[in-house]
Amino acid sequence: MLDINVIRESPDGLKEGLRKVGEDPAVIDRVRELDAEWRELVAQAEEMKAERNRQSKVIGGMEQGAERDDLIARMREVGDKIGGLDARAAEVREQLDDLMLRIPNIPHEHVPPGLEEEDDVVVRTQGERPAFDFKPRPHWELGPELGILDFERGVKLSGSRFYVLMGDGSRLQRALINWMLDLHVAEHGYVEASPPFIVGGRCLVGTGELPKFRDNLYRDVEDDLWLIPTAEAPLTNLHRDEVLAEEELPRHYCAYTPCFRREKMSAGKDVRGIKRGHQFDKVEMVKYVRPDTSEEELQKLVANAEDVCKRLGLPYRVRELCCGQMSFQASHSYDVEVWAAGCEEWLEVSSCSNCGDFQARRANIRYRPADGGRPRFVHTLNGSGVALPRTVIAVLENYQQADGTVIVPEALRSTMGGLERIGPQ
RNA sequence: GGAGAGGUGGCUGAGCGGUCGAAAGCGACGGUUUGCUAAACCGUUGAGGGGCGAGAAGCUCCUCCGAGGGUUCGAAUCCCUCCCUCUCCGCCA
Repeated sequence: MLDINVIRESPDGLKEGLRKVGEDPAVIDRVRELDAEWRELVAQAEEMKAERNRQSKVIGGMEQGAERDDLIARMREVGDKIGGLDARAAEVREQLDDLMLRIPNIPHEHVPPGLEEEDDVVVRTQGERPAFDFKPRPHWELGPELGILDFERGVKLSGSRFYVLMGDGSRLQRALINWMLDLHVAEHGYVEASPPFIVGGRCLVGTGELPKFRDNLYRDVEDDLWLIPTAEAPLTNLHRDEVLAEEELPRHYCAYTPCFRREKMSAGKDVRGIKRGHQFDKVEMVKYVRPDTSEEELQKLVANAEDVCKRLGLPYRVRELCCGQMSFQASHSYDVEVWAAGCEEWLEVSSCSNCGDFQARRANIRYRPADGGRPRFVHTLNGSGVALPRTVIAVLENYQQADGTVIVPEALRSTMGGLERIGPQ
């Protein structure tokens, strides 16, 4: 959420920011109108409340009688008027809040301009693509042949875009999860969490999925709970409505969770294989930091995601997203993409974002400066560390052998009980 | 799911429908004292919002005692609904 004070005082910069991300800057003017209307109503109501409070005290000290009855009657009228003003103010406020919650974050000054994917900047490419003396095959052929990936039965159980990992395929994914968590905890300084996979709507408003992207979410209507589309939701809401001490910052969390997405908006995209399912596993990293450190922390976050790829021996590249490609809540983002030799694509396995105070405002996450003073909003960051199915794809496709078996990357072997090769199940 | 108890400021914990944004204690912060610590004493110490204002100064007003409604001139205090916590019972991985 943007700062209403900035909208009031210097809206032009924000409009320019919205233009950069391809959003209509007119919303700012609409917000200003509603805000002015709201303030007017509040001012009127408060004036009358002050009067009522004063007179109520007078009434308390009065003798019974006509004069007192008179004053009470007058205050009853004032009360009715206040009721009307409050109701109108609440209405306007609701519109204002809803509008505010639908305005995306403003890009950080360093973000490359542009709206299209081509405008992203590839900042580095690391690792060698594997060499093959045969034509490497995509995972949607390798997996079923090895008996570690079952599309038909996934569809039978839950419909399209669901699949079942079997045997060593399942084990590979589980090993990746454990190994990544251990890496982030032992080497990168994160605290591991196991949060709920279903959360209240407030959480999703906090991170930015609601109200704008509700169509992409699964929801339990009975209890009004939502399946998380990413662990960013529970992890970023851990400290919602809290005031942290400055000494407690930065706080770094990581968690493994499944993620649930209806993918209504990306129907038809990435349909082959397990690139884009309605449910996928992910290890996520989330940081709460002091505002002046968030850009620096973003670089470290990206480095943590890269480290996963490096240690797995997967060639990857880092792209700095242009203004128009960043997600709703981000002010500065980098994607990490691994090369998958079979489908011959760069697959996004991580998206690391500095959200600035955008989520902190929504979720009311603050810290108290060490020198005292008023609580201030923290900055939040999140990044995949990393997404599982696409990492599984890259491992299968890049480590495949001519005979259709798959070599297990060395980093994972101890986690997989010493297994060196995935063969037919 | 059933029965009971309860939700008040960073914490503990008082609070007759008006003088309560809220006693008291603890903690924290500042100061006095002190060779250093400790103790003692004094003081300060919630959040959000509106208006005036160049102003994270100052002044002023409004709101907030789990959430939302209601009664009333006036609600932390009365009524209703919901949520949560604790204890007991039931059920269960």
